[in-house]
Amino acid sequence: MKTPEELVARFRKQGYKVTPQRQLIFRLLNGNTAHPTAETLYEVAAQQMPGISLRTVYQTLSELSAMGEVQHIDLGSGAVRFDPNVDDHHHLVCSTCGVVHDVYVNQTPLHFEGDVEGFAVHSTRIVFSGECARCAHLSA
Amino acid sequence: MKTPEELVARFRKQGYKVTPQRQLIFRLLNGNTAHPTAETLYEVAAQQMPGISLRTVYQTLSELSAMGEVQHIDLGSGAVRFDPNVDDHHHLVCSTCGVVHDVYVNQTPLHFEGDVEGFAVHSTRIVFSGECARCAHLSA
DNA sequence: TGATTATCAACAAGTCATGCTAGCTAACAG
DNA sequence: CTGTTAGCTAGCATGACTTGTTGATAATCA
Repeated sequence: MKTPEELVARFRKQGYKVTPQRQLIFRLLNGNTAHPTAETLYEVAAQQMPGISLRTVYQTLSELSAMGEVQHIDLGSGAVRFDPNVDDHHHLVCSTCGVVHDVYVNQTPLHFEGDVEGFAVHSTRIVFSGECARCAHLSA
Repeated sequence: MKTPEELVARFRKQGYKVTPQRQLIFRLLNGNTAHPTAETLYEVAAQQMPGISLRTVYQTLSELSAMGEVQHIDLGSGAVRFDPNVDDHHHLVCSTCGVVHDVYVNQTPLHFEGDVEGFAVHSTRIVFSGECARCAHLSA
């Protein structure tokens, strides 16, 4: 994701207004590795800006996602998560605590076998599930 | 997935009753490569057994899923899909028509890099997205 | 300043999935 | 064959997540 300053410029250029709410969300996402949901991002935002609405958070996230500045990740765990890391990367999810980490896989493109002729692959998403070190330690 | 006959035996052994509704669902899933949602499976079932309820379809699919006879697949496209193929396989999804194919990847386990120490990977899910031959042909 | 757009609040809707009730029916054990 | 039990259906409700709408207010930016 671009820096908050770059996003401000980009929003202005596209005719979007640069409001304090949007700027707050830019800052909260910048360097954020927590893969927040709209809801959790809203909770943090509301602490810094009481009165901000969940609707606005959803709205701004949609805009950022449409602009390709954040990645939309659906891990099948209910809510969609947002990732400011838009590199070509994949995810590691702890089944116990739900924490999500970004990981990089070098073996791509992957080869596969199956009854599929002429399919043009545009993207590959890989999700590794398991137990993180912290959870393994706590349950031991 | 086991054959309908084997499932009947398994259900009986577990104290579940073998009803015509359940047997119908067993048959509809047997060898099914369409990755149906509960809803689409219900539609087909209702043609053969008018009066069957969507609730019963969901219920039976949950039972089969809990018994490990079908795989629960969430492609982030709304509804959960069910796959009677319980081998270690992955999915190829056409972004245009939504068709899902089973594929096998030989390069597993995959290696990844990232800021993750001591994570124990239990499973890997890979989803390839792109355009199937039919859609490529239609749009050309 | 003035036009446009964003925001907020409140409410609604939609999708997917599941829970609950009540009454009827059917499966299975003995 | 019969009683017990489980499953089925219909209908209604709930819950999570997300988006749409409306109308009033406020802020942005040219």
